[in-house]
Amino acid sequence: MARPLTPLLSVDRIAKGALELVDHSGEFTIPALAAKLGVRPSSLYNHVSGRTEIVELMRGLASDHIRLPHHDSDWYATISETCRQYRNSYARHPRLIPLLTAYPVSHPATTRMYNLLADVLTEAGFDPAEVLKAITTLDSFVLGSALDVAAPEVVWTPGDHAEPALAAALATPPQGTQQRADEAFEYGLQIVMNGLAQQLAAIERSR
Amino acid sequence: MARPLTPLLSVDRIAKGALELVDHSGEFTIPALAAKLGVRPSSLYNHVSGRTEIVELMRGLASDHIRLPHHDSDWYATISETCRQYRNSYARHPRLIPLLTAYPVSHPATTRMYNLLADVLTEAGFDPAEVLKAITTLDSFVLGSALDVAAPEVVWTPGDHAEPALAAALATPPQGTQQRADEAFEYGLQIVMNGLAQQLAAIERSR
DNA sequence: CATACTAAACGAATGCCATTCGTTTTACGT
DNA sequence: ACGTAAAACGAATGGCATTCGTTTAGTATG
Repeated sequence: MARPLTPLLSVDRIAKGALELVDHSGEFTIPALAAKLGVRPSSLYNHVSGRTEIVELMRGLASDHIRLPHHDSDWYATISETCRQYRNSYARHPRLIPLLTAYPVSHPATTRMYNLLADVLTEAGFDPAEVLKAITTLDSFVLGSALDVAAPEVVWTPGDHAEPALAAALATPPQGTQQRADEAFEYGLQIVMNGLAQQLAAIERSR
Repeated sequence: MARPLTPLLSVDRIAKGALELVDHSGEFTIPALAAKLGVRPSSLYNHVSGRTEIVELMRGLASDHIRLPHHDSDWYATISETCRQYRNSYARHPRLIPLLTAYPVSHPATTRMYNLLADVLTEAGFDPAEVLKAITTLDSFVLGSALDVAAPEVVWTPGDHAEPALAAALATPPQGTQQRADEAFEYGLQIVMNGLAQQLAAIERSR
């Protein structure tokens, strides 16, 4: 087979096909992606440099859904919503997450988010020295929450040697993994935000 | 070569060798591990079932350092210390973390920890329905913090398009990755714990 | 309009990895 | 003393990512 009249592949088709593949099957191999696209593995290399680039393309697709809120005066709401957007962009593709945690990267979307968080936190009254740690706190929680969707650290079913307290906690109405994770995230976000608000109050009191 | 007088390998030697390999190089392949142990790849299979089991063995080694605190009356201190222990057991082996996030698992050490957290939170006054979400919050933050050691989501150096606020935050005294992550974790832990304390106060107020 | 160049598919080949199997020799239990 | 299991090895299998040379079809240049 030679060059077709209309190209079978494009960077965009590769990225979207890869993301669909990961979403549906969780696996991500070049042969599997090529098969899904109706093409031979080597053909992909005419459009992308390799597996790593495809992962980055998927990261970009996931980030595309992020709609950063406007930087208004309500720091609590702005930061909450930023975290929510960020976390949900990953939660939409749970099986992608393990691929993204494999190595560090600074994607434009995350840079934008960090700038927003830094602005809002500074304006809210946090000391510059604290802003970095506050951002890291939020980031850790968000990333951990994303992982919780993909791979709940504990299998949330009673069994093994669950003691009374844990057993009671597990006796809450059964739900889907996604919903459980969603609710836990909203709960935790409120906890973290309230902790930050308290910290801010302490800062203001000491001035 | 045949069976040697004294075995060259053992499950323990394999586990420790693998962890050293990961700690030093970040890579984890059977050939590399075999070379490090002075043995041929196929020999490993006389002691372990495969790569996956070795990863689980490393998880076990990392968990070994966890010293859960006594369940005393100070829920704040008990939970803080539990999180600290858990996070540090991973932070000691940053390059191991990506391997562990690849798939879910319930290790005895985590089960023990969840039981402790459930007991302490319940006794402190959280509703059973909330305990699960509170644990998930802590777990997400801890896991995210561990990942922050391995792969800081943002490369913490000014550049790109850092706006003033972010640039100012980054102008804090330069430190090693590890120390920066350690301090951020302690800061974040306090934020989260204070958030939980506030939540608990709200619960008690509503009774 | 012819010609050269590039794009985009393919197949074959390379090298790495995880794993399996059969073989060998040695240690250990009966 | 003897049989069985343990523990090393080497060879072989199959999967993967990637590279390269080949073919043909578009595209730009003169």
